[in-house]
Amino acid sequence: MTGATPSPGRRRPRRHDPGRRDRLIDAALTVIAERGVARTTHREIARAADVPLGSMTYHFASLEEVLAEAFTRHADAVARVFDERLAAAADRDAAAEAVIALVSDDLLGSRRDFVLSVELYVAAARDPALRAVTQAWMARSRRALERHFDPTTARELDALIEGLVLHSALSTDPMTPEQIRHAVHRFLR
Amino acid sequence: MTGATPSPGRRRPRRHDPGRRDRLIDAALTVIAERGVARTTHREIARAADVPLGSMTYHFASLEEVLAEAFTRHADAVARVFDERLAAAADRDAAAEAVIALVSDDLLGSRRDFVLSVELYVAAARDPALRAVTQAWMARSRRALERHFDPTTARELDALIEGLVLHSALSTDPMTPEQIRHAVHRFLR
DNA sequence: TCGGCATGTGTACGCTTGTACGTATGATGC
DNA sequence: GCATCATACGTACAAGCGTACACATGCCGA
Repeated sequence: MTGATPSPGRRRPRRHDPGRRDRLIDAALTVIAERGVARTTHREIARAADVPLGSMTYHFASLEEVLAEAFTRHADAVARVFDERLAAAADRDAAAEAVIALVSDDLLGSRRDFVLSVELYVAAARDPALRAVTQAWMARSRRALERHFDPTTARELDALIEGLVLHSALSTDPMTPEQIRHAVHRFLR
Repeated sequence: MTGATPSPGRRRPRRHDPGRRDRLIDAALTVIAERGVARTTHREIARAADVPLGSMTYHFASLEEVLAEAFTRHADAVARVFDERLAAAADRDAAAEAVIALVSDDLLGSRRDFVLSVELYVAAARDPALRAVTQAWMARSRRALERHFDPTTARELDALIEGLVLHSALSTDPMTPEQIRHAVHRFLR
């Protein structure tokens, strides 16, 4: 109907491309981290993945679908690291150190992950599907903590971690690993 | 140049309107809370304030300026409540109770304030001007806590509060005031 | 009283957006 | 070989955007 004029202009070399959908989701995460959900568009994602615009509507029914899949992937990736680090801890003391390392290295170390997380919280506050993603993520973190701490402690510690990361990331002077350690040990003492 | 055709259509009754700028900023906060920064537009704000579109460009140089002023106002309002409640506390125990009440009533009680805060964090992660607003707000909260607690405790407690509010607000089962009290007292014990 | 000018209003413009869709292509089963 | 069809591509379109700006209005100082 609206059709297309064949146009002999520049041809793209890439045709067969399995896994393109996956790369588009990763590209979406990159765009969200760099420009924010507000400025994340089909065109921007396509550009980041070096793929034509038409590819977006072929692989995803809507922009919302792309965002949902991207945030799900982000939450899974962060939760997996959390799981692994805590699973490797032999006892409660080691678990406390794992938490400290997690906050210092992974959470505070990656601006990208921090931005993606906060973007997810905002989106989750408004979209029930994304709220479910966030809740599943938090539940998984708590379960990981419950390997070493009782449920109440796990929940409170999880919240403390969140607050430490958030305040530190937005602060003029970020917390040092020693300050993180102090706060965690004070809470667990 | 682009001009306007006079058009005798519907006239608005409202002309002289001091304080309109203020109302626009409040309307902006309402729109941000309801639809998110991503969907906050000149037209949407104007509609919320029942004011013509042209009024936006008269009072503000750009949409960014509106957002910055709106977030500044939000942060000030929340910080003021924080200040007042803590200033009214006579001793350390009363201060702890004030914190618990703050979290339970004000922070967890108002979905609007929660959403606005998270939206600000996202915006602050990308815009230096808004980061300054956020940092001033956090500094003020900390100073309020330092009326009753040493600086390290104040900083850590501030982070704990943030984490409790965030996790609770996004959770399927929000924390009860008793659970908040438990967490705060555990930390301050 | 009255004129100047700050304030308020309506609309046009250029641009970007999400999405739809006709066409091209090449991997795969026969 | 070759027909089929999932996949890939390019482009059109309506809607909505931020912003600019010509014109209207009425407050206030002289």
